[in-house]
Amino acid sequence: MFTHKNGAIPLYIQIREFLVARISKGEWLPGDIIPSEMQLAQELDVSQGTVRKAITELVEKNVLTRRQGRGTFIANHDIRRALFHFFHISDKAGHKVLPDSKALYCRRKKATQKEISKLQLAPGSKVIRIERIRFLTDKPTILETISLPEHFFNEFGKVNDCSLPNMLYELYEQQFGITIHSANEELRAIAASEHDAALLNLEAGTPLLEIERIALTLEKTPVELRISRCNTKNHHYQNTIF
Amino acid sequence: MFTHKNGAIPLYIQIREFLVARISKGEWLPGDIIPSEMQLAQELDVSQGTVRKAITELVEKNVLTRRQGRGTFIANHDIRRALFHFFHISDKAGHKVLPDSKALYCRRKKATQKEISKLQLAPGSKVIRIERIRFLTDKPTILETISLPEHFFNEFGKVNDCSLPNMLYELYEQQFGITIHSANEELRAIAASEHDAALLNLEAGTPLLEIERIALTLEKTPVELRISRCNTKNHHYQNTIF
DNA sequence: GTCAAGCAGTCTTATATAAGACTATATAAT
DNA sequence: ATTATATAGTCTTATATAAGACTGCTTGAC
Repeated sequence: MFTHKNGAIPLYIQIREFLVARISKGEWLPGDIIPSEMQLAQELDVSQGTVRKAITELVEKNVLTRRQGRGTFIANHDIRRALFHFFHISDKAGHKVLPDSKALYCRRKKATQKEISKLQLAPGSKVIRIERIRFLTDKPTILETISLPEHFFNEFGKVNDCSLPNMLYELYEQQFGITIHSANEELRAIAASEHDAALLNLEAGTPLLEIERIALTLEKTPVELRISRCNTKNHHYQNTIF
Repeated sequence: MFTHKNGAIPLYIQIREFLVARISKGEWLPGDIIPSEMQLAQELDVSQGTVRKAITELVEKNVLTRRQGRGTFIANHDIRRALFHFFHISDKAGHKVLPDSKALYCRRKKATQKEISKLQLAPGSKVIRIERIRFLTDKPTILETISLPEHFFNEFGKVNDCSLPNMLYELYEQQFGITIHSANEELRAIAASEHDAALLNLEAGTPLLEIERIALTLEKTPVELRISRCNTKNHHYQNTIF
């Protein structure tokens, strides 16, 4: 089934890709245990160490989670991961505070040119567009505009009527089987519009940190465009470069 | 010399730390080759695969570089790495453009309270403080204020008289033996001061992206505080979350 | 209920083989 | 004679396999 000599693609990479394919096909769901290293090794007719090396790389990418003595599991992107991995706003002490959220708007709309290009949509596609405000220690601090391709999130309006959970990525995962694995962010300083200013309780023109995020699945398909405007008077965007 | 049973610290981690110690002691300089896996294995009386695992983790941290058939080398933090790893400003097309720099100011000064706390200095320490302006495609776009602890960069003023190279991290490495391995950044939106505005050719009050970076050595010692204020009209800060 | 043994999983280490890169030497062409 | 071109040898990292150690859960004896 798998061999090394055929084209010089290392065995462990072939196996890693084989696992990725099975995972993104939805064969296992988040939290599920996958077969043991030994079982996979037998099934694929390679040694346990080779399976191990393939799995290790997926663990490093946060696709899988290992628990010694238990097994290997599809990573569960729970609230903790969402907060620490995808939420980069900290207070002055450097602590991340879980924000509260209030949805202001939630409609199915024709995609704008920007949404079409950023989300790689077909012209004329529709998106679900959400606007919400987020509170940090009870103060309105972040405005978010979120765009979701309709074809990925079809029953959104039906299942869910603007009563959104705080952490959307959990919703995507649990309700739609879409797991966010990575994201690209662009940050800029902009001036608050009248609209922004009113909602954030500021003067128009106040500098805001704008974060434009495109969230991607394991296979790099863009599934969410999120534009956040953030009052950075008492908070900041924290990034660590390794 | 190294054993596994003594306290359950895996062999490969002991060896990794042993290598880190030798590296940060300055036993090898950037670009130098280190002994082969086989030699190290013999010297430390473990197997080649164990040395390999230790080295692998340092390669992943960009401390070492492997070249098949050649050997393993102390990572050379050349201009390319500095640009792609530590410079996050891109143009609208998402391309990183190498900036030009002009130093405006370069003096030895008493450290401010902020410098003392961010750089973990003793009270009353001195810093070398540099201010410079950076041009992206010939337009003044970024203002930087850089603070360096005097005790790490002693002969700075002497060797170098405000005629700074564009990429400072190369200078730190080559002239002072200080290699930047990681950094913490805090980003905020601020309003341009009169001073900023004049230099960047803007109106005072224009929103600027402020980046406050603390650069660290391999051993997490802070060695540079750099505050950048960036006009994000035609550029943005790019971050990828994996 | 408690505790010990067993089992099923990952984790660590060791060994063998493959593949890439340089060097020295031999050989062929000019 | 000189230069270019193979070629073999050796040193390096890269990959694959196997064996034993460790860990956490379960099950059954008491």
